[in-house]
Amino acid sequence: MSYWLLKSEPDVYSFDQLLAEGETVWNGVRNNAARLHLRAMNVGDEALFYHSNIGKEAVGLCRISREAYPDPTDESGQWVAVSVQPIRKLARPVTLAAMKAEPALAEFQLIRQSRLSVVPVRDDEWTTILRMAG
DNA sequence: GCCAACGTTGGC
DNA sequence: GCCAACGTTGGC
Repeated sequence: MSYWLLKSEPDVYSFDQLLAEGETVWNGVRNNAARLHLRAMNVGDEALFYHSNIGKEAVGLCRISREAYPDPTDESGQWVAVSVQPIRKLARPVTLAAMKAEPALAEFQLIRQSRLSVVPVRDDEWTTILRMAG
């Protein structure tokens, strides 16, 4: 099983909306590195739901419920989407500032490459972040 | 194939 | 609102 982090601007789509809906299509990714990550996802993989721009914190956990398929919002057929379901909110959100201050996350790609919207999370990084979330 | 110009993302 | 990082486009 692999771990990931998915970014969303909460005024566009928030974790609360995902909790309310039960499942969503993670579409609109138009970056090649992010596409490779989407393609590498398996059903059952877990992901942190991160609020970018507003909040700048990981707020919840979700699960990949359907592996990569053609993005319904992409007419060219080149881009892919996955489906995700919520698992639970984090007891305490983990802010970007807190992650930057954590030595164990020095190599975390969220920090290293801030523009990437789909980020792989190593096992040890996952453990660290969940511990920070209480 | 190189590189300047430009657009987008996202933190500050 | 600004800027850094990065990706893409297009002229040569």
